[in-house]
Amino acid sequence: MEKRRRVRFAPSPTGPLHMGGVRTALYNYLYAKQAGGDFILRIEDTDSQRFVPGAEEYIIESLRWCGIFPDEGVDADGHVVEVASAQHPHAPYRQSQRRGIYRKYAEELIEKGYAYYAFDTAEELAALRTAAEAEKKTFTYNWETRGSLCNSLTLPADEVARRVASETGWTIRFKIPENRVVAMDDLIRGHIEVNSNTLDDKVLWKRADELPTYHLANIVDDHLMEITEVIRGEEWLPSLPLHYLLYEAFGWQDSQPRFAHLSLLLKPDGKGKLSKRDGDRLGFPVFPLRWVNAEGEVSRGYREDGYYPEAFVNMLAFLGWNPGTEQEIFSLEELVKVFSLERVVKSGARFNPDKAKWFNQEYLRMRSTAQLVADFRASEGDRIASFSDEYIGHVLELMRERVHFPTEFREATAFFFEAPASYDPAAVAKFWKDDIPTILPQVRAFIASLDSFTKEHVGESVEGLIRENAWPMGKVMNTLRLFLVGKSVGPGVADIMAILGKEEVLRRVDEGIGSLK
RNA sequence: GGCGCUAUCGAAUAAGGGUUUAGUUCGCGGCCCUCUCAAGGCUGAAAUCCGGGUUCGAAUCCCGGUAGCGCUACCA
Repeated sequence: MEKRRRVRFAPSPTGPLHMGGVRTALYNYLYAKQAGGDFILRIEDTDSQRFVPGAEEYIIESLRWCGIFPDEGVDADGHVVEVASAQHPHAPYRQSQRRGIYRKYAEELIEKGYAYYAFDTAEELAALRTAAEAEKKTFTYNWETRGSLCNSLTLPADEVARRVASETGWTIRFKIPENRVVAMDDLIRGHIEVNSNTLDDKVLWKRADELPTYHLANIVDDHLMEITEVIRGEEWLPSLPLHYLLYEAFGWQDSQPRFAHLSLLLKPDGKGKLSKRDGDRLGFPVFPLRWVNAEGEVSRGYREDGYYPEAFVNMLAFLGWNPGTEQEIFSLEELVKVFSLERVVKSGARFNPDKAKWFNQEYLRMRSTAQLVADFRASEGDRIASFSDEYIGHVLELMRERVHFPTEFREATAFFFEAPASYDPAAVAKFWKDDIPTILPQVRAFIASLDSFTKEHVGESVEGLIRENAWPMGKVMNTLRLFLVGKSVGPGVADIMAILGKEEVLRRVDEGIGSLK
């Protein structure tokens, strides 16, 4: 029987989750759901220095907003899982709560000769690096240098025992084998080979906070949690040989997960990866949700900017992947059906804010009128409470083609809920001249005489009147719009009049004529 | 500097040796519609990084160069 697929998204709570991180989570989720497998959320908080309060909650809330719910992990089934149970056999899913697990694995590696204790202080290593730099070289802790450094490979056994017993002042480093070609396979990039001599003896156990580094914790947890595919960002590709070597050292090659490294999200312009600064500079969010850091600095979020989560997810899915067909609009459920790692693009994807807006507009168009009305009522509250669903529905239907975000409705539809308090001076200057002041009262009287007030009837009648009298169509219509809306842009005059109703139209026209006289 | 990854219109991408006059979407330009703004319809400009090789034939395979990106921490 085919093994159950299990993937994980393993972010560090060092700040708000970047949209690139959401994409990684999404691809993991899509892969798992398509295979009928499990999507696990694990928190990699082994860096106590960089821990940011609230970041974990932010990650969870972001994924929930996107409709991505883990099967296992700190947020399984919509609630936080703290301890292991039959349903969550691998809990806890926060590495800081798993600290007791890792030490014995590090020691196992030492016993088998795959790792060693290193006693060099941070100052000593820093000095070595500066010295190497002076000679335009880079100091590397590796096969070449470890024999002349302060570690359990060079110190006598009793001295090593004494130092280790002190419980501090040592790290554990992986002993990279000499001159070995590490052959790896990546689901997206294919076969990769690296000579082990270019690798360095990475720290597996940190003295600083008595915790494993990413490399150790990651391999141990992926093994223990029976992860079958590791889908992560490209920044991890350089450490893939180390991870292969670690699986080998533990003797876990047979159950080793397959790897897929995703390319990075790039800036819309210029060079480099997408950062918070680009969003501030170019005016788009790089985070799913609004975030306020400890200094009170605010980062905008897709949610608060008016994006529908479905549109955000759809847009993200297409940044570095495509279905191979011309369909671009996919629900999360549809994405689950068609997603494939083989169609993930190898090169970096430049983020395009315009395309993101387009996706949102498409979802705005697909939304039912009833949903639009409900959303609008929820965001506007008392201001529009006295208007009927039918009225609001007509208003939103008329405006939905003119906006990209539901958040734009408030301003765009304001005149339907309140008569204009002033008129755009430029429009007044442009239209309120020549014969218009004498024509408008006649138009007003004609409107007052209409018995039916449907869009078609009002439109045809008023246009007919203007044509019969050979009045300037544009000027008369725009002046009417000016009185109705307050400015000379907006939907068709007939549409506006039909929704506003005869009484309100006459009131606004009278007000306009009166105030400009 | 070292190691690795990547390279098609402005952007996202399609084309998996011949079906290619390199397609689609966003954006940009024009025209139509029109009372303005949108929307819509039609339409235009716009790309295989460079150089070698393999082959009857290369965007596609190989090599080199270049460029971009990533990594090079007791960060993840």
